[in-house]
Amino acid sequence: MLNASGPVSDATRRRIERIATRLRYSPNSAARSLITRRTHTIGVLLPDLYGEFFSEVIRGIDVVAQRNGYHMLVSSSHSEQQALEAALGAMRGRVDGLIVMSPDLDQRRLRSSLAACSAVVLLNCAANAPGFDAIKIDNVGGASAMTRHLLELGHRRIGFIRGAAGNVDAEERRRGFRSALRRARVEHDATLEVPGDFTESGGYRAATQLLARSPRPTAIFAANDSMAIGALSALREAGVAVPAEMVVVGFDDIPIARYTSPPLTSVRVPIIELGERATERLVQALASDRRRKRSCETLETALVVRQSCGGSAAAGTH
Amino acid sequence: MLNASGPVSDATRRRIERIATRLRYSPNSAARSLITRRTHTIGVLLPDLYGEFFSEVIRGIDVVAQRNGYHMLVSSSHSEQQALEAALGAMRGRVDGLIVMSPDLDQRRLRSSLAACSAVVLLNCAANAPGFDAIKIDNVGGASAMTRHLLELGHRRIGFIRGAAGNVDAEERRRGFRSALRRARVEHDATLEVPGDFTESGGYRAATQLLARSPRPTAIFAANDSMAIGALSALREAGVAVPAEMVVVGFDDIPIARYTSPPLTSVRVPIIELGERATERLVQALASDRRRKRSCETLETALVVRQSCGGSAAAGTH
DNA sequence: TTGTAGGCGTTATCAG
DNA sequence: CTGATAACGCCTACAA
Repeated sequence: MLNASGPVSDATRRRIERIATRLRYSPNSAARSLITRRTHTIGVLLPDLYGEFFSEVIRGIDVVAQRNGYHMLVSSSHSEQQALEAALGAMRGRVDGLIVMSPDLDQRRLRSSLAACSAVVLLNCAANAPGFDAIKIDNVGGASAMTRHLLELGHRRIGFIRGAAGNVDAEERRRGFRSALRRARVEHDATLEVPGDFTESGGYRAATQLLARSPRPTAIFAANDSMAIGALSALREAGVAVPAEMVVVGFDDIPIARYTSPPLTSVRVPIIELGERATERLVQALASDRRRKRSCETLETALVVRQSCGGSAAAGTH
Repeated sequence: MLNASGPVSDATRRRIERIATRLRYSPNSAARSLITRRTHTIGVLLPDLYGEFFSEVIRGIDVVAQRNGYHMLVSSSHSEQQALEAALGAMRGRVDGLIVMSPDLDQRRLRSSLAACSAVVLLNCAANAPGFDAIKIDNVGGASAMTRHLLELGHRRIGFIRGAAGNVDAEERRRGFRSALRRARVEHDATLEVPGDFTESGGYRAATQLLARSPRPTAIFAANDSMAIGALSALREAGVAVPAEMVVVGFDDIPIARYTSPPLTSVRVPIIELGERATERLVQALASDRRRKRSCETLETALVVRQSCGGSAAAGTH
């Protein structure tokens, strides 16, 4: 009976509260959630936990969750459906709602896995269909803008390091890249597209492959910053000057991007905001017990021109 | 009655389980933990969530927790005692045990905050006193080894970028640095020690300060890799070649360290193992209901020589 | 304003 | 081995 309800005299309340703190009393959350059917906990399901991207997302979630009195139950390594469903099952009953980031699952699998869940916010997922709240980032727009920037700088042979196979973000970024080339009527050399996996080592390997092409590309566009950093490292070892001899750009604008040598031109993604918005939406959904209509929100991306692309060409504003 | 206890015929069990999954039945964890007094959840309290270091720690915890059937309740931003206690209170009853990383609190505060908690594993904390299980890393040894390496490469004017004020790791690393200088009978110029905060921007600012010194230091030792990366960036902007004109080294050996330009010489800290060991210890403590004796474990560090220090001098093995 | 009964979903215990 | 029942700690509601 330590909630604010019930008309209690101010003095008694104060007295009770004092005694409570003295006795180190705190209500048993299990008993409480047994009857209220609320755990005040948000489940966070991530495909992975490696790299600055995910930690920034978590940071965003943590801030808003704490502000709203929610706890954060985190679980990762769910790029496969089986793992996701296992985690989903394990969280059932322990959380009031879920934030699911599962860019590796296709829409059908995702929907079947999430069928039983009530309050869910999808982060960068394939299932943008109605029925789920979702937040995504404008991958296509960002990748197009970056590609246009490279084209305006005069590059025609652009190497592209793809993201993980089957990953939605990877797919959309590639689409943005290709569509910008097409629209500029630049012939697309398919051999300049090499596979990657969103890690530094993957970017390193991919860049090494691109260096072996003849003629070499004059620019490398990596589908995320981690791979761009790996690519920078490969070029450095190969003695290829950036941006003088070859240009390198990335995607995400993770915090270290501005500290690489040279500082990395990238597509800014509001990573923290991604986590924050997802949490706000979820908390809001949890507060209004009526079924609201679900919607998909897309966060804008923006070109961030630094030195690794060689030119700060006014192009950025186009 | 869906636990393994009680002798039930194999066939019936199978039948029940089939029906259970068909009905999407899953036991209510709140009710269960109300009676068993177990939540199967581990609380993780971190001072912050920024940077690769913490995300790697979480990754280690997540892996072992999942393997042992535990969930992970994460909460960050607890560098101050008040915040820590608030989080501690909020987690009471929701977790079976805690992993607390609180390098910014002194031993007294920490002990008073944690007095009520039963199962706790301390990570890089000041309280190495008996009464708590603890895991730390050999900061002093690592910083000494790095300093000796620089000395053997001939450096006498070594700039040191300190970690956050009041932080245990920061303090120990500085101690290792100083003791190595002292033992080598190298006069320590106190003005070459500049404050930092473990962030890239802090390292950038600190390096800028060091560049203004006259005569300049010939080497910069940053108390962590993030600051070393910031320093590399500052030197690059100032047109100072690394390692030719000035040497830069860090501490932690975070994953990107090998991908900086030039690759960063650092002190390898088994970050993931830190999280893993902490979780193993906690799970073990939770399993044995008897009070075992608490102990403090120290993980070894190792010098990792890359190009940012100029020489791979056999010194590394001393 | 204060006190008391009932029930949340599970496990544990104890007769049958 | 099976089946009924108490108990976990809290909240809600209703009675005093």
